[in-house]
Amino acid sequence: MSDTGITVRKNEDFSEWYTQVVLKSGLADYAPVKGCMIFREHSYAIWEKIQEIFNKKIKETGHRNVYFPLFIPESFLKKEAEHFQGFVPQVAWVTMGGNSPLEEKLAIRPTSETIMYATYAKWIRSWRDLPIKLNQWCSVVRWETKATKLFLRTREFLWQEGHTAHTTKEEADREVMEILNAYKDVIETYLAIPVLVGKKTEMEKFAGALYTTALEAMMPDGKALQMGTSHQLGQHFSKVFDIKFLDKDEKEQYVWQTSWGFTTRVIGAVVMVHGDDKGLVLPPKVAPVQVVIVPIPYKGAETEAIMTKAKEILEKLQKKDIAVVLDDRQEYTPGWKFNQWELKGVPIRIEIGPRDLKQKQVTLARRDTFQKITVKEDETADAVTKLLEEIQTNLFNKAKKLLEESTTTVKSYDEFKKVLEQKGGFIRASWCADSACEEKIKDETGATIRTVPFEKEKPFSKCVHCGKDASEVVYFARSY
RNA sequence: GGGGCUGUCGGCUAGCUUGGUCUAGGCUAUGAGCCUCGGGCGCUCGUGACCCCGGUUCAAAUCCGGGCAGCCCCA
Repeated sequence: MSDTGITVRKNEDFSEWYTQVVLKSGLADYAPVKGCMIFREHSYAIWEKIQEIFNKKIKETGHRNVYFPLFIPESFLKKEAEHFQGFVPQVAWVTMGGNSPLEEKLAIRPTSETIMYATYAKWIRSWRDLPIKLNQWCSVVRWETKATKLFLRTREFLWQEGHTAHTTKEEADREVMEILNAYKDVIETYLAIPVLVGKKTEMEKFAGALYTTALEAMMPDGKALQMGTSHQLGQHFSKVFDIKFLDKDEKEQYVWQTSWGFTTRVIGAVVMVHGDDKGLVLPPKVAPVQVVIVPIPYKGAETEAIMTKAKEILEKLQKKDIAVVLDDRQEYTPGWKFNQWELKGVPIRIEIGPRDLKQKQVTLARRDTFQKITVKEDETADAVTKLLEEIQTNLFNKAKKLLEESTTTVKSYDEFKKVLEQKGGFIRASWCADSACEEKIKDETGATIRTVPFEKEKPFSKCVHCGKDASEVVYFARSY
């Protein structure tokens, strides 16, 4: 066993395991700049898959992609007080241009609400100009001081941010939900990670929003990870940026806005949720390589026959739009290749050796269970298609089980603390809806309210912290 | 926000306490060749490092200061 592989177990040293998988599978690397990372080919290819999926969805519902500048004048950022307050501790500033100081310093965007909305004000005159539904794929910078964690906490990361403007609150509400549902589908159907959906509390909402909705996933170490947010901004920004329109009754009104985003963090979630002691395990629907063919060559003539067979299978699968690679490198032994492709998380490996050749079959090995099966050569394509679906489903079900098993209902604060210490995960509890109570819990335990489910449940105890009457059932957790 | 630790060939490490033997050993990787290879096969010959800047000293991988970067713990 060489150092090329993962040297720790996922359930023994999770943190080290994560770092090794990310580095050794070729997803990412540290950059020479503190807090920054390099998205290598493997992770960028996954990101491109995600982009493809999400672009298709939002374009179908009338959104369009744009690109706004990286720099935001300080005065813009300051306009919405709560927004500015929320972001200013993490903003990186440009103060010099060449050798001369700038008259007004420029923020490197931590998010683009302000610069986009200043422009929306210019573009919107009448109800006929609405809705505006734009999205951009870009990077943003938030000057983190805490330790870097690849994909999860870096100063610069990639994301998409959508920004819409509507004539009514109801329309904006619908937009918020439409996007939230699109996110849920991308994350559950494609990334195979089940999520809890709901609203954020006042304390946890986006700085400047009326309310925030979000998706929360559970990692195997018991910490929650936010997978995306969709905000109803109300008229907070339209009032300060003066985004007005004349409605059908010729009355001047402020627009209702939404913004929403998800980041490359979701790739970190895929690593943590699905990975195992051998490395990455990628859901077939976002795997840049879905199938790898490894020929098992022997002597002279037979080797050639095997290679011919491998190429035939390659073409067959390509015709079915399966992302397939033939690993015909002669410098490496089959065993070495098995390990390398497993490290990279490829869902299916096809082995073709003398035995297979003789019996007109191929051997399929699945990444999620390590199970090997043989299928008739001419049934390969169908078998692969079916197996890819099975793997996708299996990964989701396993993750779903993890989510369910790591959710605990508690009725007292003692129980709350005990569960948090010993098990982690989501803690379902009744709460009085008072922010002061929420804050105390955070100070005392480090846990925050991750989500207030849309479907209100009846409180089943007094408030878990203060003992007063509870009004909501919410999910707490420590989070990334 | 507070505390602790670390940095040596591409990767992992030995050496550091007590400065000189250390232009430095091992594993792995990597290049060339041999090897017919169903789970990181083996053999031969090569390649390759003391994070950066400064200080102490006759002498620094080793001691001191700063920088850069990373890790862990607590809140």
